[in-house]
Amino acid sequence: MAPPTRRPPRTPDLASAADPLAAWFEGAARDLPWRRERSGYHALVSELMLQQTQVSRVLEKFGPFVARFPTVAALAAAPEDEVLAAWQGLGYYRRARLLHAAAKAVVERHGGVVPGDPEALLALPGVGRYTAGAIASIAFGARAPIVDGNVTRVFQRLAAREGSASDPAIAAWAWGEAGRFAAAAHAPGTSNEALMEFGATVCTPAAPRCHACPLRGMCGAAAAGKVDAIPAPKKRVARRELVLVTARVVRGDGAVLLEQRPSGPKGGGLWAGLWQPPAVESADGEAMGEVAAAELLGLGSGAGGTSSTRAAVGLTRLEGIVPFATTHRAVRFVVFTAAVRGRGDALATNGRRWVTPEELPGYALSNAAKRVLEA
DNA sequence: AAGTCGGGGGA
DNA sequence: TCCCCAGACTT
Repeated sequence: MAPPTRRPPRTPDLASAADPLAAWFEGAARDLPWRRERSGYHALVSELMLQQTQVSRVLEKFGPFVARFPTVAALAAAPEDEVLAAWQGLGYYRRARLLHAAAKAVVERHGGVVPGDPEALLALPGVGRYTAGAIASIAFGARAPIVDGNVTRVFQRLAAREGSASDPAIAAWAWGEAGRFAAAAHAPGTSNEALMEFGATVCTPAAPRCHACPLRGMCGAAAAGKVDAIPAPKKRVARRELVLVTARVVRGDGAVLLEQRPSGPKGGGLWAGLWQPPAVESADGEAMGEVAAAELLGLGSGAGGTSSTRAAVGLTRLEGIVPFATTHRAVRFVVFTAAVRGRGDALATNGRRWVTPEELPGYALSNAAKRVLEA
């Protein structure tokens, strides 16, 4: 029998890309703030910020954050409010609490020095398998594997392995490959970082720059013409709708009334612990009149209000609808406004506070709440 | 294993 | 409009 004219596709040796990628990285690395000082602390902060967050978004937040909290000890000693305020706009605010808790743990367990081994790092709040490997390898040169969205995508394409990146079998395979990749690297930290940089700037999710790819010769997806089909898109979940009746209550001196969203011990829900104009969830907020809205919000201009609040709050009127989308939510803020004469002390109850424009930067507001205030 | 948690940029 | 992003944690 004649031998097959064509052998079955063989998985390329992904580990062989470790040193070429590191060499490519030397000339292609972006100048990022957290690459200037390779300390464990800077690695910890940047990696927490970069979880599910693009570099461009972290770029403007990292510098001010480490300037405000220059050391692990400074961060650990800071009030949580200030940490949240410094995290403002980054999203996934639980990470800010976890980073704060991690700093405290580093002070308690490690004398304020971020540990360099993956085991100790993994024990820190907010530090999972990826982040532990990233800090250990990039900041300390440890031979630890990492797998993030970039790594999975690059590996899948090089190996022409179809499927979704969220498939547990794909993830397990990627971790195995990442282990061999780190084991083969001359400088594991550099190769790991190069691998992510490569995924972020060349082997991008959409419209990858295959023409400029240093690994094109070993790419199975390119050979098979399947670059655009690998990895398979993640199945999407429907966004739940949320209607928040909101009141922008402004005092004569420009102060606005704010309240703090609840934050449970396990992180809480949407925008947990952040401040916002008084808001209440409602199924039919858009159809709601001024009186009903004020009553629902406890602003008391309706028949249910106390005499003191009735006197304090002026006429409330519907300002408009502010839409806001997150990954899992489609939020519509139904915004009412009210001008308040006098000090409005009667409204500053139940945790609500008057916040002047000068004080506002010290309060952590979601970008959604900011948008409502500016509407 | 699935759900939750922000927000914006790019196709 | 839909997709993704230097994921971790809870149930």
